[in-house]
This record gives sequence, structure tokens and C-alpha cells, in this order.
Amino acid sequence: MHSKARRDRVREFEELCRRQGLPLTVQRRTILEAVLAREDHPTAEQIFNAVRGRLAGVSRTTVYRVLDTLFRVGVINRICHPGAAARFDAKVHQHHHLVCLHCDKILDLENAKLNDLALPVIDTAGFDIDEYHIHFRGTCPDCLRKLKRSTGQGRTKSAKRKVSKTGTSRVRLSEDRRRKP
Amino acid sequence: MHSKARRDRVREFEELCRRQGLPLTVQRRTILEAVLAREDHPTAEQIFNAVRGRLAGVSRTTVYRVLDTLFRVGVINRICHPGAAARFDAKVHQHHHLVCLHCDKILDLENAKLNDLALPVIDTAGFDIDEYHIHFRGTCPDCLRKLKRSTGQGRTKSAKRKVSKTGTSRVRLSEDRRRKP
DNA sequence: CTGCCGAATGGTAATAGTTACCGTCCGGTG
DNA sequence: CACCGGACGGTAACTATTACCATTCGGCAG
Repeated sequence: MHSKARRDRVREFEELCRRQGLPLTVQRRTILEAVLAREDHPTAEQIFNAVRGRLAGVSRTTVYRVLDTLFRVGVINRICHPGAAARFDAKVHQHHHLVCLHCDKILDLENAKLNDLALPVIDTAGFDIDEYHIHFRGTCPDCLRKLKRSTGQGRTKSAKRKVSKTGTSRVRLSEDRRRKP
Repeated sequence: MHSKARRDRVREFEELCRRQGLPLTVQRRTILEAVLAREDHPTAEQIFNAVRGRLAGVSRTTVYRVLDTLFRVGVINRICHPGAAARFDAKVHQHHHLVCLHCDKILDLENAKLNDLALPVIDTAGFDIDEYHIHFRGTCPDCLRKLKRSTGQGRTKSAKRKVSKTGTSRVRLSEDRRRKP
């Protein structure tokens, strides 16, 4: 990410902190910058090593905590389904997954229509592709219920369009990227 | 999975073992059956607990080892990218991933065409979907090179059709599901 | 500018998941 | 039935992550 975009992202983060009453700390800013500066998908450990130089005496704990905060606030992304142990599955044929961002539940989604999508032509960067599967991320019914009970109205600020049960629909990114609310 | 399908899968596994010169052990059979018997996505620990009763004195280590073997042979699936630490990503907009099954490398795949697919109508089991992203799994260029060097011809028995650079193509599941060859 | 308060940090200890290692045992074959 | 290489069992070690708690800091009222 080039420097202007990075600055914008840091600003965006500062704005979000103010709105949510989160203190702005050097650690948070530095760690965010470290993630933004990379083009790959660093682990917490790699970020820790990257910031040691600029933040004398940072704690590994802080790095983990801040990365989690950044993710919950929505300025960075976390991939590969947080803190999970490997899971095994008897299904080896192509199928897809519904992942709950609140409780880490994983459900299978078996739908032949998803298996043979006419995917657009893409540049796979030299990868030899064996298969694809689609991860749908969202909130499971149980967590929806819990959220509704505790907030009276569930998640707000959501501009998503759900996959409806009638008519073809498109799945969109939600505006609300806060996790573990 | 119903019992007939399970028996078939066990047979298939036995056949694969014979072909690949892998000894057939009680542990392998029992652990495979335990995975096949479940409808969810058990962790190694859960499988361990499930087989303790029927395999007095199984070692946790064996469970991990056998699960890995079953996965490499291709009779079970492993989801959520093996043994990985959580990875972070500055990209919060929608994008997709190329995952190398050999070295766990993850590359971003940014392609607007993939972001707004007219996905078919699906039953999401009550999930409130925020987003989707597509995981393409395969072999990265580096590993392809290494494989070519070591075998003289790379992976065999593959009936896959790659995502080509010209014309719309469909990604298919490969016939060859062996990992870490 | 000063002080207060609650939240953030640092450091250590603990935990979960997984792997390495090594001596022993077993499946497959002659 | 004996042999051999690979599989197993058990423990120790390792990696990634979290809990806990005393200390410090950011944001705000005075």
C-alpha cells in the first residue's frame, strides 16, 4: 500500500477510535502502520518483530491485543478463521462453508449451483488451481438471537443485502465490520 | 453419512493404502470411521475423544498423525488451512485468496469480476451473511518448480482443468487429492 | 497545567494445539 | 515364521495465544 493510502487508513482508524471512545496509543498506531506497510499476510509474530525496532519494549501480548482491536474496529482483516484448531471433514467433494464470526461455528453449505460457477477468467499468478470453495462469513442464527436479546435490535449500521430465498441476489460486503460486539 | 457410504469410503481408503504401499492399521480404520460418522467438523481433540473408547490406549499423537495421513491420501478433508497461525491483512475490501497446499503460502487475488458474482439463490441456514470470499487451493509456482525437479514431471493423475488465461473457464476439483507429496 | 479514572500496556505464567523424538510393536511379504 | 520398514505410544518440546495483574498512559474535568 502506498504512503498516501496508508495515511488515510491511519486517519480513518483515529476517527473510528474517537467515535468509539478508544484511546489512541502509540502502540496502536505503530502496529497498524506495520500491517499497512506489508503486502503479504504477516502473522502476529512477524508484526511483533517488525515493530520491535520502532517501539522499544513492546510486549508480544500487546501486539496480539492490538491486532485484535484493529480487526474488531475494522481497519485490518484477519484471515483463516481466528484462533481455530484445524478441523476435519468427511466431505471431500466440493462444498462451501458458512462461518460464524461470533462463535466460530462452521456449517457446510452444499449447493450444486455453487460448484460449477462460470467463474470469470482470472490471472492466478502462476498457481495451479485444484479447487475452489466459497467462505460465507456472517452471523449464525444462535448468535443472531443472542445479539437481538442483548441489544434489542441486533447489529446496526448494516447496509448488507442478504442472500434472499427468492430471486437471484448478490452477496455484498457489509458496512459494519465490527466483530465480537 | 449413512453406513453404506461409510463402508464404501473405508473400502476406498483400503484400496488407496494398498496402491500406495501404506500399511492398514486398526487405528487408521477406526479413526477414519470416527470422522465419517460425524456430520460436523470435529477437531483432532474431538476425534481423539471419540476413538478412545473403541481403541483402548490410542495416543493423541497417533490421532494427529493418522488424520494427517487420511488427509494426504484424500479420504477426508481438512479445513481452515492446516496448523496456521492467524494471518493479518491490510486489505479490508473484498478480495480472494490463492492458497498453496504444499507450502501454505497465501496470495491475494484481486479481481473485481470475482467480487460481484451473481451468486445463485441459496439457503443459508439462517445465517446472516456479511461477505463471501473464494479460496482457490492449488500449487504455487515455487512448489510447482520443486515438484517438477524432484519427479521429473510434476503431479500426475490430475484431471483438472485450470483457470486459463483466455476464455471463460470453470474450476474443477482435481482427481488428485494427495497433499505434501 | 494538574489530577483523576478507566482503559491500555508489559511481563510473566498458563493454556491449547501440534509436532519431534525415540524405543517398541505390528502389517505385509518372502 | 522371520524379517524389515513403517506405525504406534508416550513424553517432551514447541508454537501460537490468552489470562492475570501491577503499572502506566490517554483523555477529560477542573
